[in-house]
Amino acid sequence: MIPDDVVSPLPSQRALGDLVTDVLREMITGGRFQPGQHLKETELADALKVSRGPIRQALARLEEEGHVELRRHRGAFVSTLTRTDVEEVHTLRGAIERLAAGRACTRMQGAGFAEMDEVLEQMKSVDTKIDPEDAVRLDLQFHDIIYAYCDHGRVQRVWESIRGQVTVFLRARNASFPDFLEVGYSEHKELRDALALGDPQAAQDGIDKHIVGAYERLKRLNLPDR
Amino acid sequence: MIPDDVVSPLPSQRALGDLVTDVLREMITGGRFQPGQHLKETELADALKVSRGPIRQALARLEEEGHVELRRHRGAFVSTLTRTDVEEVHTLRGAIERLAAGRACTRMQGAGFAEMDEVLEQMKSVDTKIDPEDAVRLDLQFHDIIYAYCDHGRVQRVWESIRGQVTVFLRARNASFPDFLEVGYSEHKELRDALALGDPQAAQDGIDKHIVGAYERLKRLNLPDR
DNA sequence: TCTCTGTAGATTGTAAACAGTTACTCATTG
DNA sequence: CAATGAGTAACTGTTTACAATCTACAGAGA
Repeated sequence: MIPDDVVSPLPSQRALGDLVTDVLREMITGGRFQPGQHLKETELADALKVSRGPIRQALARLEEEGHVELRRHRGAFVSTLTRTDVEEVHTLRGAIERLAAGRACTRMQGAGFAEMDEVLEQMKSVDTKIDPEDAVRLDLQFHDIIYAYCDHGRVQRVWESIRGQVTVFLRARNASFPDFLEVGYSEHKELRDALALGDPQAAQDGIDKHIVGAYERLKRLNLPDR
Repeated sequence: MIPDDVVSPLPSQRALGDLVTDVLREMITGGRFQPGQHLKETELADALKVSRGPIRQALARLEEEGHVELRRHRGAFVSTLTRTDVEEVHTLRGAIERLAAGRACTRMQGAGFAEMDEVLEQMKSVDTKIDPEDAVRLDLQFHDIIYAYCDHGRVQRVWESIRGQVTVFLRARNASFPDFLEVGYSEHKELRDALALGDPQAAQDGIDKHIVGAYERLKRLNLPDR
């Protein structure tokens, strides 16, 4: 048996459509495309040097994630961020993360909390020297741990389907309200301590409080209604 | 301006892939395929008289709904129903239906409750002359109303993604425990009354109770662990 | 018995072509 | 001047065919 450490991890061999999905998602969430922009299959295929097949697969998935809108015989249009989207994403996230936390708090054991503490440690340092992109990354990383340990494939998938939009929201928030960086650490530390009680009810209450707080800040963003 | 009531609703022109998705889902949930059966793209394409394109689109969607498992370079296999699936579907359903009910109870107004009462009336009659398939249909119809009135596109989509599996579970339950038919009406009536209070908290409690009850019955099914 | 190798079968990815639709332009009509 | 309608261009939806890649299985060899 050859240990995992020495095998070449290169031939990842994911489906081409999955790679295209990731690339396009990053381009959209990273602001490389304008909201409302018309993405044409042939253009994308030419640009990414693949055929239309994987492109269509990627666009279908991005539509499920809410990043593009697919209009029949018209093509894909980059979604515009609305107040309704923020509300939907956050209420849905609250619902599933509540479930995830209730399960995770009894499954994380030592390993999970160690991972969390590592992230928290980095958050503390971000609080001093501010890099918005790092803050977004750490925030997501913290919550990824909860979903990873909740041991629930379907919840994990729902999270993955809204994770990209959550990223967009966090970035937008950082751009408008840089003051949040100061509360990043303390709020997550509080949530971690709630989880550490190992009581599902306490974990769920912790999530409710955490998500509501995040939503309240986001609501102050100036967004179109729909 | 012509009112919506008189325009012909026909030319909807759904994409072929969507139609194929519905056909295959019905064939799987209806038991036309054996669990674990290998579904080959070319066979399906020949059988349904369409090309592989729409077939692939459909299989990708059915995988998200948990009806088939896609193994790279191996193809699609009909999912086997496990105890884990039952647990995941029901806990996820509980989480999102809780949210849906909290929103729906203040939005259903008269129209929504009228729809519910119509379904409840039919449930009452089913309780006397028993037809399992009708019971499944009415049960889903009742909950569809909650999701329709919660006015939340993303929750609606998550529901649609597990609705098929819930259907499978309900059918399996009916086959094993025909006695449930007696509680169908009363449990849903109770839930309806909780929603009618117009208080989100009461609605959520009603859902918790309802889903837990449904799950407890399902757990008695004899299923493989994974 | 175990390992290796080869082959057949299946899927994935690519490419090209056609059909169907949509939106747009612009002349025509009232 | 607004509304209508034909005509057109562009794009997507679908089909077909082919090349590349991978998996599983069976059989040869140690």
